[in-house]
Amino acid sequence: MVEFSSERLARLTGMLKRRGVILPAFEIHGGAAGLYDFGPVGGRLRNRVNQTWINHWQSLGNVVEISCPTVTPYPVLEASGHVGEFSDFLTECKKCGEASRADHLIEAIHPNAESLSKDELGALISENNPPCPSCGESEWGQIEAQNLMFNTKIGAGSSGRQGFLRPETAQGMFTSFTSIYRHFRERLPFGALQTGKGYRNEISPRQGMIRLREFNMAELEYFIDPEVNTVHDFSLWNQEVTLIADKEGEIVMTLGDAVEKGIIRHPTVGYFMGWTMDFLLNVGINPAHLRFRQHESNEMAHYAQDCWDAEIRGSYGWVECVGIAHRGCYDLTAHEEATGQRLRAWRTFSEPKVVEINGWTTDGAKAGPAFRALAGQVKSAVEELPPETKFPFTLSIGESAVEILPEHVKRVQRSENVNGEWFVPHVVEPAFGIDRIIWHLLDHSYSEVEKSGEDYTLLGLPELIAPVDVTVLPLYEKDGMDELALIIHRELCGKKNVFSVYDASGSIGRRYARADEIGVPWCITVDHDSLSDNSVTLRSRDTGEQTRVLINALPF
RNA sequence: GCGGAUAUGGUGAAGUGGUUAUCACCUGAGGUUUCCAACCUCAUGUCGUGGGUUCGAUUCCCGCUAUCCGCACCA
Repeated sequence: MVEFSSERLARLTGMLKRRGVILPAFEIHGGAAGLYDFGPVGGRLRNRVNQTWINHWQSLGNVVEISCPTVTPYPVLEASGHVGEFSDFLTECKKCGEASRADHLIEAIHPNAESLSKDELGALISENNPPCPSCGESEWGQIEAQNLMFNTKIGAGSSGRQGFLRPETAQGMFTSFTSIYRHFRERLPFGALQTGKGYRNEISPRQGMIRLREFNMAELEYFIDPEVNTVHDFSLWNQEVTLIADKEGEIVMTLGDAVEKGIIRHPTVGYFMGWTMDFLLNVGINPAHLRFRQHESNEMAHYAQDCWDAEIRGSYGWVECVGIAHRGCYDLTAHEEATGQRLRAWRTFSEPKVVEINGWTTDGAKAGPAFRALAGQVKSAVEELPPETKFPFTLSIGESAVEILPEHVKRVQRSENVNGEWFVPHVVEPAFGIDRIIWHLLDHSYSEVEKSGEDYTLLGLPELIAPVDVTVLPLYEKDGMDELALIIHRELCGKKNVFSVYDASGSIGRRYARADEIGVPWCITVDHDSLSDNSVTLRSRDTGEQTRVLINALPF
């Protein structure tokens, strides 16, 4: 079992920097907090984890990949709620200068302080004078809004529109909903995913790759009909999982049981938790350091109905790396309301519904001239009247009373067949922080052992995501061994999905050690015999075992 | 954002108000070596950044940036 410690963490980050996996960005200019580079080894690692994620979710069979801009106009994020929700309202204690979040100060006074506006917060604070958590005094300054999104301007000068760098990729899936809906021939359920950069202007980035200002996200928006009882196959996951449920606390059970008992409130959320677990284990997360935690109702993001985080334990403790949120109809409704565009799916009833329409409406030709500006309101009011209403009838509309005469109205009585209805699909969203996952799989894969009395480090990465698949090593760089090794190396590099590294410097043992340190699963060694019999040594990283293989029978 | 500490080759460390800043590992070249960080020779590469004090600053002072630790915050 890995023991996480700050000393091990220092050695691990040192190795990652030295070997070009992850490094602080722009370091020659002094660096920038919360920004990291993936180096010559990390670049491919990131790409492979990313691609593995895409492949994994596309294997659901009804999921497409899209790619949307990171630069996003203001109204999009206003509609989504980010402009409001991503602002923290801060106020400073006049005595000690400590900045506190205004909503936290009045948490005890107001049950839902987070939802309050700046003015409401200000009023409550001056009424109640909450004490400063740091010095105990109760004198507060102005409340300032601090937005966690990066501002930008789309277009130059005064004609530029305000925009933001996106704080999540999800909004692109919602704003493209109709196109995706058409792609799937207007049949639910379906999903759209994208991977890409997201940006949050963190007040204080900490803990290396854990909190970044620019980060790799991978999100799936899966659209479902809330009235269909989806049946998922939970027999895929027989193993018990650690769950920290909102009410029950820490429990250990299978995902299927948790869904059945209603602890996981929607089966698709549970199913995606399983799918998420498969992905995490495939890329090298240690299941002993994985758990799912349900958000308490009061910590749920503004859009969510139920939310489970996959948390991974590593050198920084338990860290949320995936959020699986049931967002309900929140997002599509929000964009619908902001734009007036229909973002809905059509649900055909199993049998057409016969709707009896029995009541009154206005006769436009008479009622229009009679009521003028009020005609519209009169019409709606009349249509609400029961069929037995007698006219003349006095309606009160706003302040005024209006007399409706028989000539103003028409009787309506008919039956209509309704074949279906438009509804706003619900969304289940698995959202992954790719950088956090990469950090943890490195953290879990990194092991320090002793080999012949020396410290030896090894990265036990799964072959699926190893940044280098194989290194080719001439035993000595002479007698043609180097030429043969180069030929093999180039041929391997030309193969689909294979990346080989040629390494000829240092003793063979040193080169094996170098390969192990960055988790290369296989080494091919060209020796004197190779020159005559076309065979090479294939060495496994994990077992150290060597087998003799013909060059044209190499498993790559 | 606040408080404290820190910043020396790629990595980890030592050191100094005085002119060629030290060591180990790493890296590169050559030699040696018939498969797990061996050895020999040689070589490359450093005082975060801007300003101040000073005849002279890597060293002292100040600002900035970054890192670490606490507070706060957090998907």
